[in-house]
Amino acid sequence: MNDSGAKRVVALVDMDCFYCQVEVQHNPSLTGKPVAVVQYNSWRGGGIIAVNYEARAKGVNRHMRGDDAVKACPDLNLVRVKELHGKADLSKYRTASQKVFEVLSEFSSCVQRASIDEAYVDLTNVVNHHISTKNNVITENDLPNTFVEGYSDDNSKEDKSVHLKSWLHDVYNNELQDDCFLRLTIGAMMVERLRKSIFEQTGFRCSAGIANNKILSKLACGLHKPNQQTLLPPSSVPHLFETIPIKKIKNLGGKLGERIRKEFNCEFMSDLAAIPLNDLQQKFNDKTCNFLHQISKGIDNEPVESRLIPKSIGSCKSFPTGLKVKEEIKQWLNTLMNDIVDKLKDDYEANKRRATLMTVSVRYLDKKTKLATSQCFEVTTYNHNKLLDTSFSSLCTMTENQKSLHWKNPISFLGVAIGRFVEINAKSSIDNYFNKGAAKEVKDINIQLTRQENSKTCSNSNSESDNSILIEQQLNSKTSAPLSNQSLPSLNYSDNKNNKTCVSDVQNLKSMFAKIKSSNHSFNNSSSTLQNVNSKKEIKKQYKLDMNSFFTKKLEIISPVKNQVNVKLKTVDQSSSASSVLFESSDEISSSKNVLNDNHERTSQPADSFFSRKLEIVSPTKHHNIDDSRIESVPTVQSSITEDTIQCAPKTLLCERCDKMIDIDIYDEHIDHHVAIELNNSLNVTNPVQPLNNRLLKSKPTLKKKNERGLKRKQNSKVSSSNPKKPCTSISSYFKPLLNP
DNA sequence: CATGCAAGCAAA
DNA sequence: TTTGCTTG
Repeated sequence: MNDSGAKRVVALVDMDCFYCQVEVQHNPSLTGKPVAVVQYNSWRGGGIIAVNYEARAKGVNRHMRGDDAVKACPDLNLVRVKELHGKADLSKYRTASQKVFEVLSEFSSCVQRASIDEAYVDLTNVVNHHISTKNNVITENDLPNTFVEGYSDDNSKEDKSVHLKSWLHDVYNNELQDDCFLRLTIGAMMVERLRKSIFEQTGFRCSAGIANNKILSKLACGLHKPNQQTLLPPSSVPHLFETIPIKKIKNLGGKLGERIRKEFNCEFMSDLAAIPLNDLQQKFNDKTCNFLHQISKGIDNEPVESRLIPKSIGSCKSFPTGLKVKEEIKQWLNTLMNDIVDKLKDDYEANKRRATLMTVSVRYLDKKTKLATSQCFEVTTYNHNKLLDTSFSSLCTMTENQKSLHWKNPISFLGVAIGRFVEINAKSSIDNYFNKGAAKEVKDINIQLTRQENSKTCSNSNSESDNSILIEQQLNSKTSAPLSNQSLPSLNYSDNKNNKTCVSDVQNLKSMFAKIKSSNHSFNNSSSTLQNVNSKKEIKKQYKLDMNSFFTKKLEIISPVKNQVNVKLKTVDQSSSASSVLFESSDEISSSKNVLNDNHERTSQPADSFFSRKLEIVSPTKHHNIDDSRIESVPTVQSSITEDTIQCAPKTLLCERCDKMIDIDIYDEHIDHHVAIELNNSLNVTNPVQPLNNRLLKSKPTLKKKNERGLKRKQNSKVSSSNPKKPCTSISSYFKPLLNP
């Protein structure tokens, strides 16, 4: 579809100073008063993230600090955003926003979330349907809050009425316009209803723009605010563009817009429209030229995607003064991860999907390395500790000064984002999800041992059987058929009725791992990732080979079928199975709690330590209250090689598990010994994530998908939900025992 | 010390 | 895959 034929009807709905509205709704005594929302008010009154119109009238703007705003407007009501995990908690606004989007969805099946308070709505189909089935006579009474750009230049009411009449006259009498005007007008009428409906159902007011495409609707929306809407007919665009600065157009508000302004010495969109295509081509690539040329004429073919939920979920924090101390960095990463896991839980419940990619970003204070660097990883679990573990290792790799207690370059920014979601529906449980992934991967091993705690069924059991155990082991060879639950030789020890695991089965597993323990293969845990990069790679490589051969052998013991093994103890009902396997959280959290509660020395002792004090401020919530003892319980963040050992005794390494100095020549075996014992004790082993760029095996699906993506972009067609699902290709590069000290 | 945080997209 | 840009 393009703009020359049947034109679309696109609306952009923008909530007016949304955070303020939400706050006023929560505290109605603020109604009609100047309100601003701030986050973190400790430094100069905090940063303002929203200002209502009453406060704007008194000179408050978003770039002020809280203190300045109060100076400008002494009766300003500053609302501070609740904090969670030491970060501003915007979940209140997210929830409110979802309600708004639900209302939008009643009007069109094609609604695109553009931000927390903005959405595009493609009304083309609804309008067309209206035209073919309903009365098409629109009067000014149908458009009480509508301005038509080019017709209503003034805000006075009489004038507005006059100009609406003038517009409607054109709608029905200007034959040159085919039905484009009519369709936009019907669209505007629908948006009037839509906005009314939003107000009635949520209590929030919004503004809107109605035009033939996204960029114009967005531009139009800003022309009359708040609580109003603007129709921008294409015929009014050339005149309007004479007064619209280039930087006001979406995508031209930054460097590109500035470059255009300088290169061509032009200020307004009409100037841009006057530049010959040839001249543009001297300066910009084809794609940019095309975009600029089109948009200068008001043409924009970007489709409205049908998507109401975010494609990625992240958490980040800046540190203007810089973080230098390793423990502190670890703490903040922990905090971010808590934040993310919470969001992921909500997302999982709401959207029945799970993320498969995590990106860790860091920026340094020092200006030379101003740019953020990032690494991404395959994600196979939402378990906090495991994600934290991997992200911290990644951070260490990126900084390459992991050996010291103090980072060489203070960190000014930390961020973690999770995305590349895949759907989980009832038929495709997590089990299948893992199976599919394994099926695609050659010679891949995926082992997941998860201790689960089911409070309902376990309340009257002893602690041993409280921990139901779910084990999945998958081993594929090149020739193996795709795995499915049905085809797998599986040992199912579960008792559906009681949902209870026999102790004897646990014993069986223990003995199984006792066998593993007795192997003389080298078990490098991921502390190896904290060694220097080269040796890390070597070790991983070596280890991977070992593991492959090892399991090929050992699995024969477990199952008569070589290639496919699925051992499962305990049946959990599908839904709870999915989420608990994903998060593995209840057990993790409770075990962390136990660490804290059972060790009073530890909990009371660090009261004077910097970190525990900090955490009291940062994370009042109990299950997020992680002091340094919690950090110590995180398995692989810990380096086997401390700064001291490196500097003082390069030929020995400190084994942090027993605090002994171990000769480097026998270090692997020593660790092996610990690992085996811990395996046997904990029965808690996973391989949550692995740096993609370190993967030894490149999976074909990855490459294929890349190409498909490129194609999709070129075709400018729908994405996201229709994307081929990339199965989770879980690769064990290393074996991570989870320590429960 | 000082907008901060969140998210999407596309070039490199 | 990583980085940069853009927006709200």
